[in-house]
Amino acid sequence: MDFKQRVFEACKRIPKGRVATYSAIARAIGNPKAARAVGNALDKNRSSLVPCHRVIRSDGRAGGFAHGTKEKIRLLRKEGVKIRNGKVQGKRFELLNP
DNA sequence: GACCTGACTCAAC
DNA sequence: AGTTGAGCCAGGT
Repeated sequence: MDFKQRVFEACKRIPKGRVATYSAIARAIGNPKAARAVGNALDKNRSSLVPCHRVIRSDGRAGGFAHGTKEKIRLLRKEGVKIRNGKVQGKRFELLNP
């Protein structure tokens, strides 16, 4: 399984209404320092088959997104995630190791 | 294999 | 509180 594949798998198991940080994803796939690579992997996927909009930065910001952070935030709010001033207020979902 | 890029993170100023 | 620099990683050139 490729690195990005693992990243996608991790993203897919984020429940609706929950968000995970890039670090959490990286940690879940076994590379705690690979947050950057995680973002890179999602970048290739972009508007594809995984809920990439549920992946956020460690500081609560949305980070980059194809349709802009605003749109991403809107989607998250629609799913029940509390967001304030462009930052996620609710608790973030912690992924577990595979 | 080296170099550059990028949806990242942390610590220091 | 916003900016800067250094660290890490996968992918593409």
